[in-house]
Amino acid sequence: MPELPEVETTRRGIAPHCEHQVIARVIVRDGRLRWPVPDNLPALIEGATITEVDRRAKYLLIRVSGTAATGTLIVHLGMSGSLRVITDASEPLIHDHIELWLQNGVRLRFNDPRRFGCWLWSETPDSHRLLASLGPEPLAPEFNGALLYRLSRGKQTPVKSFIMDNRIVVGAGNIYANEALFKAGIHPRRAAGRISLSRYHRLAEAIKETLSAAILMGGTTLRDFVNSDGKPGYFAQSLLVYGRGGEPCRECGKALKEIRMNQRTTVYCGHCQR
DNA sequence: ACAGAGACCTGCTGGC
DNA sequence: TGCCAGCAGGTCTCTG
Repeated sequence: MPELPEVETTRRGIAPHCEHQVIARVIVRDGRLRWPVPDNLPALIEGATITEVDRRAKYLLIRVSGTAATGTLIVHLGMSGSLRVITDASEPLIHDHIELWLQNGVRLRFNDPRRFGCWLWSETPDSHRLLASLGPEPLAPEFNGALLYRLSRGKQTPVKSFIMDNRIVVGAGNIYANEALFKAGIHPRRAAGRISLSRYHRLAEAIKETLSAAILMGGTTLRDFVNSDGKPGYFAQSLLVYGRGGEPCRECGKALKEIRMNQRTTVYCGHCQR
């Protein structure tokens, strides 16, 4: 379930429990994630202090400062990962791959059935290959319609692929790309280079609105999630098109269409989106 | 340089 | 009831 709002919700949930805490113990039960978890990770960060939990795109950046090393844990939740705060001593379950035990008794527990996530270590994260060429954050002022317009000139690629490209803007995952295109009234297959500036203004606003609304709703489930367990479904009720193929468009009532683009389910209204 | 497909994994659902 | 194909919120990497 990790799209950008989920990752931000996770960041806000774990930060107060981890920041300024000493890492007492690191347990890697299964380090076979998207890339292998570094073997020396426990040696590097045990005894060190977590100074801050940041986010860039869908990466959580856990800043660590210690005598052995000072650097950043680059954590991605992949398709199925979750990071939870455990305050009791409950036994780990299947797919609980990594745990950080903090000196305040809290355990940070990483679960990821599909193992598409990652835990990497970098002392120079700004220039790390995963982070170096990312586009702007969608909620930052520098992301706007003018930017989309400028970067899209001459591009034949469908606008949905264009806004899901992390070099253009980060955080527009499949769900939110579908939602934002519907809100902006733009057909997902339209060539990115053939969309006007004013329509890109609408699209940029739609991306910002959709993501910030979801972050707000994620915030409401923060408590559940901290106490473990945390399964939302919270934003699902307000989805306009995603998961609603064949059902009536909330604007015009015509049946929503469902197609595959780049192996991803794409839902749109053939009447409202041009 | 670009666009699209393949790859990485496990778990769940729906159709036969 | 049981089995299997197909699909799932991501994104790097390869191919043409």
